[in-house]
Amino acid sequence: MYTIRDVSEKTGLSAHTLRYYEKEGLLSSVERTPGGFRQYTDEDLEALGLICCLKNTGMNLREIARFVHLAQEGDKTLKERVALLREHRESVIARMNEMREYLDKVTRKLEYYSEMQRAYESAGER
Amino acid sequence: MYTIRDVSEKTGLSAHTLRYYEKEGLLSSVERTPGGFRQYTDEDLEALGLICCLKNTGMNLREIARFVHLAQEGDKTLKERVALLREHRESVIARMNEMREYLDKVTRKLEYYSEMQRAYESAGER
DNA sequence: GATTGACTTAGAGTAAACTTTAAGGTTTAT
DNA sequence: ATAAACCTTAAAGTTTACTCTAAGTCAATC
Repeated sequence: MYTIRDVSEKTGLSAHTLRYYEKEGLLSSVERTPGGFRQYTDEDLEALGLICCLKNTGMNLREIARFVHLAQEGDKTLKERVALLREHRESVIARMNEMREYLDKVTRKLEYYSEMQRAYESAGER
Repeated sequence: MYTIRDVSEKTGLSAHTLRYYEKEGLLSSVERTPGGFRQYTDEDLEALGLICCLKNTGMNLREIARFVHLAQEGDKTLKERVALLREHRESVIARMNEMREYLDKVTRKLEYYSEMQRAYESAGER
């Protein structure tokens, strides 16, 4: 069992953000101590791992919440979850290909600038 | 010479966004007709190409504006611009590597789910 | 020359994802 | 037993990047 602070340190998400995620339905039914403090389990940590993974590949919180809700409904939503993940995967791959192209353009610009800079500096030396 | 509408169509940015970018200093001194309408040149289009490229690789508008301002100051800022682009390039590469790892995780999750789904469906057939 | 449609501005509004605040209850260490 | 640290909630505030609105000006066509 982990406190919100433990989980914050493990995940890199702030305690504020963890509460916010719970409120938004990204994390379901976190246990509480008799005093009302959150007690996270290993399963919660694992769920957070997937949440971060989806978030960091560009899925928005609403979609993540939808995914989590499907998971709660059990095996009958497996097909839908697979479809959702597959679609997300495709969009991430597309995004990465797009970025690769843009990166090439940045690289070319950089080479052009480096060349200009060399010319400028050697002109200054004279 | 292009109208704001032409440029909107060519770049995929809305006319609103083009005006906004200009206001934020991303695009400098767009020419006007006697009546006050914007007239974009080919150089403006090229500058917008670089802006979109930087934006689509995750640079925020403030940094892009800074880059544009440096470019306006001429050759003496070449070194700084090279440094800025180089740093950006590194961060894009890091981002892509990170995404690749997250994508692998999504892929593994997807494979696991697909397997579960197959098992679930074959159980349903019985 | 009047109508229509595109353009102008300043400024308000929006969405997403936090982040902070205020007011108060709980645990732990001294 | 009391202070310090940590937790609770609801709700307001922030940031980024737009997006829309209102009121008016300009250009092209009938």
